[in-house]
Amino acid sequence: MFSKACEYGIKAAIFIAVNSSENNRVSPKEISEEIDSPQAFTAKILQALVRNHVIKSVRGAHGGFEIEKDKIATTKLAQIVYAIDGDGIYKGCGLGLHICSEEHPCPVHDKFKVVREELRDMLENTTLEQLAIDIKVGKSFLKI
Amino acid sequence: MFSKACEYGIKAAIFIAVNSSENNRVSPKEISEEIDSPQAFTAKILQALVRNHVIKSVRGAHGGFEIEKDKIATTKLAQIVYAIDGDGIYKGCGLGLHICSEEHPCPVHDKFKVVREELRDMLENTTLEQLAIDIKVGKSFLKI
DNA sequence: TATAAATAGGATAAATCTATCCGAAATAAA
DNA sequence: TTTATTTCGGATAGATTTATCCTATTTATA
Repeated sequence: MFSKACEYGIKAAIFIAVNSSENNRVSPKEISEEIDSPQAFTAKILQALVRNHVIKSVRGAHGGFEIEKDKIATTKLAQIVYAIDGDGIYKGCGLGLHICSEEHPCPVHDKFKVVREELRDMLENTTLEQLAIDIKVGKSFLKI
Repeated sequence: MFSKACEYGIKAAIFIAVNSSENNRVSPKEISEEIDSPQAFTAKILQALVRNHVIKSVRGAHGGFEIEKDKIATTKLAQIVYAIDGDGIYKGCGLGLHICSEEHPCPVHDKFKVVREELRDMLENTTLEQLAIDIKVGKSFLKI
């Protein structure tokens, strides 16, 4: 469904959110250990999230990654996915037609629409805060 | 969502179904022209569908690909997807955790479940026949 | 039986995604 | 101002997916 990069990006963002809510900056090393991902590759993905203003980076000694506290509650999963995988998961035809619309639908157009709306809804209505809270209280997990 | 191979496989199967319902065998060349896909690559995918008994091939002169008529109504989209992409689209964790269950859920486990169930339902309840009919009457399209 | 027409399948190439490495740039603190 | 720490970014390697090519095998029919 999502690319590996996107999976890492989502998990990293959640981990950063958990830590930022406790005023704690984290490094790519910590992140990749906690989410069980390759460090250098994860660092690239973090850079994409920084460029897209999902997270903030602080260079130099005592630097690291963080999310501004008030952003944790307003950042949607959709923004993370978009920053890494683009919007192909919503838009674009399920069977790869260049044009796929109500007037010129692919064979699964209507049936697919339902699934995609469901996915879009989910991504646009899930905040980092919700996900971070579950991690904090041990209700969900970032690895294994 | 689906791999390119799976997109081609689905469209090819629909095209074969349309033709088989009119007692017409088709070649990889015709197929790839009608669904706008690379011919040799499409041929490989057809072989996978043959191995998985989704379609039938007839070798030699006057050969080609076909689907037994009574199979058109009973073949589900799910069988095609499974033959090409496997079952990763249902099973497996949305964030790539090795273990992701009710007891040890990833952060999006519950939310993702809904989307995946919707997708699984769709694939398991959509038959080749339904899709082929829409193509026949010009209600949906296999290319552009 | 020879020939032409098809699918089957192996080898290989091209493109994309995943992953690693290393030096440059920035920053805090000694 | 120097040093240690840390992100940034380019180069490159490895793996997987997508795509092509060529030959073998099968089969109808002349």
